[in-house]
Amino acid sequence: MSKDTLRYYDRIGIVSPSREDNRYRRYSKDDLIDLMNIQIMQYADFSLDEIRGKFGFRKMENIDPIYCEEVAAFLDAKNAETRNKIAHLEKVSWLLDVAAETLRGFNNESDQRLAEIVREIYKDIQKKEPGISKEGCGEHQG
Amino acid sequence: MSKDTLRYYDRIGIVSPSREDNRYRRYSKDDLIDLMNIQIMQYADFSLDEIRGKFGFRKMENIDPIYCEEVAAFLDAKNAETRNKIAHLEKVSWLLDVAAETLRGFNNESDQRLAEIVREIYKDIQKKEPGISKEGCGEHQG
DNA sequence: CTTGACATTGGAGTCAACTCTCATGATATT
DNA sequence: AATATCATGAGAGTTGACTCCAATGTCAAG
Repeated sequence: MSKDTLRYYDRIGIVSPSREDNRYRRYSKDDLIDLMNIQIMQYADFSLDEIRGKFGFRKMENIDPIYCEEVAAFLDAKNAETRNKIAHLEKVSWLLDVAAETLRGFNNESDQRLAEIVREIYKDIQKKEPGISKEGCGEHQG
Repeated sequence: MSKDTLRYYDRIGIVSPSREDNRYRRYSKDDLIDLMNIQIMQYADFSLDEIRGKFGFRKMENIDPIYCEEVAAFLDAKNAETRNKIAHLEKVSWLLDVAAETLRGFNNESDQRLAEIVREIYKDIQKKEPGISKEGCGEHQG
């Protein structure tokens, strides 16, 4: 993580290390654990807002079963979302496969299949128009 | 698509319809086909830049086999990328599953598995950001 | 002729998660 | 002491794909 990122996290109150006498930041072991957890959460496509809002990972030691269930439900919701994205991307992969095939050797069969996929995808697109959900597809960095 | 989107596409030169005498935009059938193709491409996670750069879908009628192969190779690359994303998301789904399970009933077994997944994901993160030790932490192309 | 509903333009704002700049202050090395 | 390398905060810039705005132009209906 870059120093700019660390300063940014401090500024927005995600990881706020203690300061030495000279006001330099000093990251404790717990801070480092927080930072590692943040990396994992980001890998799992949580936004910094979600991370800040829903999780006090260090505080996980006081195991309040009600809070645990709340978080677990949140993870379940994220998981459902994740599976939707996977389904979406599998369609994309299928589309790209057939599109490339169609481009290479022109045979009617792949042409047909391409048209079919496009129709199917169009249905998906229409479905999504009412509820504006963003299609980030989980690139975390890079 | 909203009118703002259409104006935006016109401005950045992605779909530039002809104008009537009063300067109102008039979208031809071909323009509409372009717009539909753009929706498909966006579904497939192409950026507007890629769409503008690599594709002249209307021009697909003159079938230059060399150009076709070039585009097909591009699609293949995108497909590889897509499959990587799927693999990534499948790990995420796995993580979320076990994390929720661990949160719900505390048994050592799921606890162990969670730790294992986290280790595995950490390896992934390291792989993708190979400059974590001292310098050049800020390098990131995208 | 007025009213209202469209269209036009350039330009500014939005979002997330950084990333960079700048002037200044602290520490380390020679 | 001089120099080089760090740290600091405030604030502006970046990216992509829109989205909103004000001022103005065009057109059909009453």
